[in-house]
Amino acid sequence: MQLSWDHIRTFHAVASHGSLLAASRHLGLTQPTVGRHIDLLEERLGFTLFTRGREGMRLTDKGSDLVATASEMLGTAADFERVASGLEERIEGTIRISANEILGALLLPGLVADFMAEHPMIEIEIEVSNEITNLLQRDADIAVRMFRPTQNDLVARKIIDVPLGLFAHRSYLERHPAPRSVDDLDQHVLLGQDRNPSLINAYNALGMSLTPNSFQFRTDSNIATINAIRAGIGIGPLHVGMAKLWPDLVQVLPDLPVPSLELWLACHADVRHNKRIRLVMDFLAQRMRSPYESFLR
Amino acid sequence: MQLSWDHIRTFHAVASHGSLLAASRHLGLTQPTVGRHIDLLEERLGFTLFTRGREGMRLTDKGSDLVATASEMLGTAADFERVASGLEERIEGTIRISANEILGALLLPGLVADFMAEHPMIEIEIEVSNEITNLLQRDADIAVRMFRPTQNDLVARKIIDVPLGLFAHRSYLERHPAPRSVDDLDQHVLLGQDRNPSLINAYNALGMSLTPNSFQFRTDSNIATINAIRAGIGIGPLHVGMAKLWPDLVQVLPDLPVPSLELWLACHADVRHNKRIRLVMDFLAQRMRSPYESFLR
DNA sequence: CGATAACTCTGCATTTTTTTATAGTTATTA
DNA sequence: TAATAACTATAAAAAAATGCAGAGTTATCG
Repeated sequence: MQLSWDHIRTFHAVASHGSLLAASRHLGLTQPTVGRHIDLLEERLGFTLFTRGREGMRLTDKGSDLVATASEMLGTAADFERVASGLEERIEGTIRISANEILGALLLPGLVADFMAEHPMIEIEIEVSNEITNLLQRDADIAVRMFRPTQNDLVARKIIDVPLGLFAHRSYLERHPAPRSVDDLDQHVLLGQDRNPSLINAYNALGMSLTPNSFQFRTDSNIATINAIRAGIGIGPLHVGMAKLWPDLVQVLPDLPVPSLELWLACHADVRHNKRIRLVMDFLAQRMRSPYESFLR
Repeated sequence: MQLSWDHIRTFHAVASHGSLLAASRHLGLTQPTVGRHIDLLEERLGFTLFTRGREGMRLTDKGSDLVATASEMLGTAADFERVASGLEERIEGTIRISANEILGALLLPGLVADFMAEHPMIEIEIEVSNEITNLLQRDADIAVRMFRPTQNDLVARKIIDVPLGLFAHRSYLERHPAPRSVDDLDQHVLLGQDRNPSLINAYNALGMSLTPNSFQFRTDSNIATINAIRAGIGIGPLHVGMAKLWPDLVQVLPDLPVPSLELWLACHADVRHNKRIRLVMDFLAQRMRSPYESFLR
């Protein structure tokens, strides 16, 4: 009997997740099923793919030799699904949007609510992640990104520039006199990032020389940063438009030339003619030109 | 629910065979199963892949757009199976050999019989076909060919040169005096090919100018040609070694510089370390150095 | 040391898929 | 025009894959 292509998919999932359980969650199957797929595959291939350790499944040498081609197969399968999705014309169905924490958790729910009222047949999934999700692998249909997408085969539209500024809560500034120049900043409590170096790089580009230890409060969560600012912990970066939502926030050094972020929407070229995706993209593109407007109503 | 990769394989089979029934035979499934695979795939994709005509399944436009990527997937799946097969070390199992009509139908059965006596755990399949089978798609594990294999990724060994000559049955030559030079040949009944132009090209390279109509008896079957010679119909080409099997056959114009054929064995590079394949290749390589010896015992 | 968490494995009930068998359609051929 | 061949479609029986629930193992953490 031929070996099942679906078992190859399972093999790849187990190899890349490192355990039957993790793979099963990813595949939407149960762990025994995944285990049996591997058993069957091994039986048909005639050799062992994994050693069943207690800390999961470890690839054998022969297993490792197969991962590369399995992974290629994953790629061509994704191609197939994308092309198929591009040919689809149904209005009903699901669209999966990937966005970073701020946009995905704060902004998109409101926009999506309006969209769903207009188009009740379309279901929306939002994947909130600061990782760059892979449109090629169809982890999402549409990506909202704060930088120009560079992957090949992507169709990207720039929506607007999002101006950034440094903000602090009024109560913080009552305790600490507002800085008058960049040089004053090192007298202040700066809200910083934990692992992600992008903010430090941005500060340093303004003429400061910071290290992670320069920050008294560190988090990689953008939402935690926002709430830290609102709680009066210190000074941190914020979208200027978003800061208007909270009248108690005051922009610090408003003339500082902080670089803007670009707001981009992207989808894969193969799916750009899919009606649902088009509809959602157009809606988002229009509404995101004034991203925080809906909160002000 | 995700769509099944196996359904994509079925889709490809139906698209390339043109009917559920033909595809089912090729896949080793039944026709209702194949039909249901297509139904499910269409349902999940949300559009129609085939129009069910009475003369089979005709691809819709959207279906056609998917054939290319499905076919790519077939390719990567074949890669996977080949790599896996190359990692295999079992002695038991099946080996599939592709060969042309003469070698596959006349010569190989005898050789294979000897091999199987030595290695009872290995099963042998012989695919007799004058088409060039695709080792890349794993239609066969080993190919025996009469010309240098050129496909990429193939490992080929040249076994010997097989000298060719023109032969006729004694009874034919009693009725028609043997030709003394190439020029005499057009007075004779030549056994020719029907569609395949290679023989005509070879004759013309010797200085003759023939067209398909120059032959009174035409067939693309090599075995039919042999039997036509043995039946005394006329003059035709034959492996010199094979002609010795039938003492009533006489070589005509023995000094004619007929080009030799080369005898090659090939397998895919991925699979060259597979023990079974190695075993069979080595055996064939050794025994084919004197290809017709076994018939003379 | 005990509790917990993250695994894999096994047996059984259930669901899904496949096969078997049959009917029905259309084109071809004698 | 009847017989045949090559299809697809459908329904019930058989087989296979799946999920569920629980057992057993090992590492980690307080």
